[in-house]
Amino acid sequence: MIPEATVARLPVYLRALTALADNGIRTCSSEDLASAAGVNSAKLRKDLSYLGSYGTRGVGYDVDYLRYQIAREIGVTQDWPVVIVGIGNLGHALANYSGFRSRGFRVVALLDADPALIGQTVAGVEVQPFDDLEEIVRTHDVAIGVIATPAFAAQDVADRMVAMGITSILNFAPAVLTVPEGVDVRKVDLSIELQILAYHEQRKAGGATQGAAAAAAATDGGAA
Amino acid sequence: MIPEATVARLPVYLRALTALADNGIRTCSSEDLASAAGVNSAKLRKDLSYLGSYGTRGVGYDVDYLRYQIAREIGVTQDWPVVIVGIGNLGHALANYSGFRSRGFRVVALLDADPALIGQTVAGVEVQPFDDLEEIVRTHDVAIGVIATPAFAAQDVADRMVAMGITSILNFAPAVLTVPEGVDVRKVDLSIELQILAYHEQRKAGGATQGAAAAAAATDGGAA
DNA sequence: CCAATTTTGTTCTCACGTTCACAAACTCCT
DNA sequence: AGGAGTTTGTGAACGTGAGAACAAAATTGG
Repeated sequence: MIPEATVARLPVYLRALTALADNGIRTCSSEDLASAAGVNSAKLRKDLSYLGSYGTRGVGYDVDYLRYQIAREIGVTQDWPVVIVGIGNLGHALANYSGFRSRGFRVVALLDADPALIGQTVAGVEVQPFDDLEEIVRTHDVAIGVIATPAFAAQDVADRMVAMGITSILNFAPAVLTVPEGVDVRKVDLSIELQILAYHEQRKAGGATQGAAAAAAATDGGAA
Repeated sequence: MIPEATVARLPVYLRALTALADNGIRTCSSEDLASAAGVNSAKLRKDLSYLGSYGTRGVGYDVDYLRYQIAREIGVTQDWPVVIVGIGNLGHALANYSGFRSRGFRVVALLDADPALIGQTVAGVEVQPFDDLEEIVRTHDVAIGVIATPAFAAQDVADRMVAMGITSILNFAPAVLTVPEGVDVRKVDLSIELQILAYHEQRKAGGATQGAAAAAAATDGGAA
């Protein structure tokens, strides 16, 4: 119903509205909110129009009211239990990330296959063996899983998650996951993001085949 | 020239080709590569066609040759020096991430504003004060900066980076950055990704307003 | 050497997303 | 009360991206 591109922006609007509310602002125009969210106002208004008519013409939007409506639409008015698998450097960082809890997500378990990690406490949660996944998913009715393992383990973890009933996966491992129909996967890939930047950087730097290093090397003349 | 959507997929193809090469495969069809990369073959062929005609009809693609061509197009045949600012949990994880170095990115400096962190060694690199940014950017000719600070510091860091000549920024802070024309920013936002999953999860769970928690609460009847 | 087969590269069509532009609706001031 | 000024919500135009379908070019077997 709501276009995917719009869904991806709603959390941005939500965050911008929270920032406005923290500054004591109670009403804002689409122009205000758009600039806080880093989009143009036409797109913002169109996005919001998919949710309903929550603004007032000639006035703007009530910050708290709109914030609640977006939160409800996204589904972050309730708490979502989340399991993190793979407690390496990244898993540690994710477990400690305060942005999860403050936005309706509760880390109910940290799992790892490495026996050396089991029993350690990270961000106030004890690391459990991966085999506890089934019990945890059943007990807490977990629908969302986070994969922060090395690439070689990611597909196995995903398969087990799906078998246990998890239907949404956030994947940080640099691997392509195959999952059945009905399971959503979102991928966050750090090195891919850098590579995209590198591509544009290379084009800025001078067109041909030169990166920063090559550009420096080019100063010693063309004919070697 | 090359569509943005295609640019975003080239690193995926590159990784899939590397995986094929590691398995000793020297030639592959568009079908093979597409399934390894998780896209359909028509899209893959169209993407590759923007780079040139590097395949052979009736045969397929030479894995090593295509890999080199994509790497050259992206610009990862050379090393890109990278600065990471903000050495908290996430900064630690990024500094230790092996996927950077193996893909043409070299972390030349770790910076933080917290005096308590200065001098510590993370992933073999000493943490330096943020004020060293200018010298580092000049010395190493850094074009790409990574921001892993808290949200409130992100815009300041970005401004300083831009002033020092950095033209590509990868931002992990949950904040909207404003930068001048000509500077590229890519955003990675963990909680937004989860919120997008939550939206779809909510729709799967039963349509109306119920998340996992609400679904459980709903069992105690509608009229309170 | 020629026909059959395979697989790429490309064209065409359709769907999606973005932006512009404007009518509808509300407030404020006289 | 009524007009001037704001600001939303939306219809229409435009641009980009995805997918199907097919022609061109290579290999293979006789």
